[in-house]
Amino acid sequence: MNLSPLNERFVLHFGEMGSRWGVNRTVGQIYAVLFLSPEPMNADQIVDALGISRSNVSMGLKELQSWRLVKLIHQAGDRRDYFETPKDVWEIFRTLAEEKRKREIEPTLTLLRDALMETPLDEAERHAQQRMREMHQLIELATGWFDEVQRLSPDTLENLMRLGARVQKVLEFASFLRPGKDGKD
Amino acid sequence: MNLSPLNERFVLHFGEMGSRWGVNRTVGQIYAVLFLSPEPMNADQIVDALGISRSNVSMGLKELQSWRLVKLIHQAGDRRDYFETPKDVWEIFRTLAEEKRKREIEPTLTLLRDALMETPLDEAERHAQQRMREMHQLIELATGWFDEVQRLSPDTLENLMRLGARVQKVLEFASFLRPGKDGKD
DNA sequence: TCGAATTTTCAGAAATTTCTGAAATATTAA
DNA sequence: TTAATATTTCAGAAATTTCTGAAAATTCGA
Repeated sequence: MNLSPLNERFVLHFGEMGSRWGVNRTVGQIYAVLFLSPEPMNADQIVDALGISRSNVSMGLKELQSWRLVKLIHQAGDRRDYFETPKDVWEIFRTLAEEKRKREIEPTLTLLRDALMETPLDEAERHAQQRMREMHQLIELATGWFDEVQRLSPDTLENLMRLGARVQKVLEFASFLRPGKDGKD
Repeated sequence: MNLSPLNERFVLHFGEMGSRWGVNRTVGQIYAVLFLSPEPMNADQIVDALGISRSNVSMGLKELQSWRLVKLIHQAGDRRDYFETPKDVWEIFRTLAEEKRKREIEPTLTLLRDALMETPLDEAERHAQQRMREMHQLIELATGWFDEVQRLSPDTLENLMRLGARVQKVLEFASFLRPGKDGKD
């Protein structure tokens, strides 16, 4: 691996984390290298940095593009493909959330909706459906909320997060806004 | 697999999803079976339901316990260990978030903090550190906020989520609460 | 159109992860 | 205690995933 010690540790760590996030080690490493790089990199530069095969890099980049975590760009007067990661970490966070949603949440919601349409055959199925209903409600609520939050501008979003300990206080106002619906505490 | 068609589809789906969440298929399936079951189950019942080996079930249950996603309980007059999943889906969500944090976020923060302590040797390292700093800030902000939200009661939390489209409006009040610090929009 | 440069594909090899059965260990009722 | 019951461990087998090199496909300047 052809990286400074500082970068190497980061890249190795992201390799490990990658596997926990549903991509393989190499894909995590390619992302990490691009994330740290001051300039876009082409595939051969990544091969050189990580010491893996050219074809592996090609497949990894495909995967990262499908996650919209890297962008393909061209340099003037150079036929090769260059890649970079979006600069804004907020944007990255958002993209990741959207993709996770598309790949994990939506299929689960579809499954749950289908299951809830069926007529339970016995007491066990009735109970199973009740559990699925609870899960469905939780996911709908959480993702619906996430949608709303995501619709905010990055500034507003950062703002919201910085509120921190004030959430409680804000909720008091919120309940004031909608008398009779929430306002439990 | 010894399950009603309704339950089988759910269990298979959770097997697939499990692998995307850092546990293997079997672990996901064991969790799903327990989640749907009206009563706690012992290991042999799980073997029967899923058609996998006893030892595999034993290992899977260990893993799920380490995630605090299943609880070990005992039935009066029965030596065998029984398992169940926590009833409240909110609690499950919270537990999962805590464990993910401990296993993924904290190690990453530690790595980033260490890297940021080092003196950059050249321009490339200076840039890499700057990227790491941005990532560090984002994670600190997001998890700090998550901590605050998590401290709320489940009722309040549900409340907060139901606010949905009101977040924008609430923020106006929030900025009013802290004049001069936020209030950008 | 040709051909050099570049990227992608894919079959099989290599590595890793998961799973099993058998043996070891632990628990408890009698 | 002992013996029956229950759980865990773990080495090797099986399955799956990842990786590579070679070949195929694509792109584009001349």
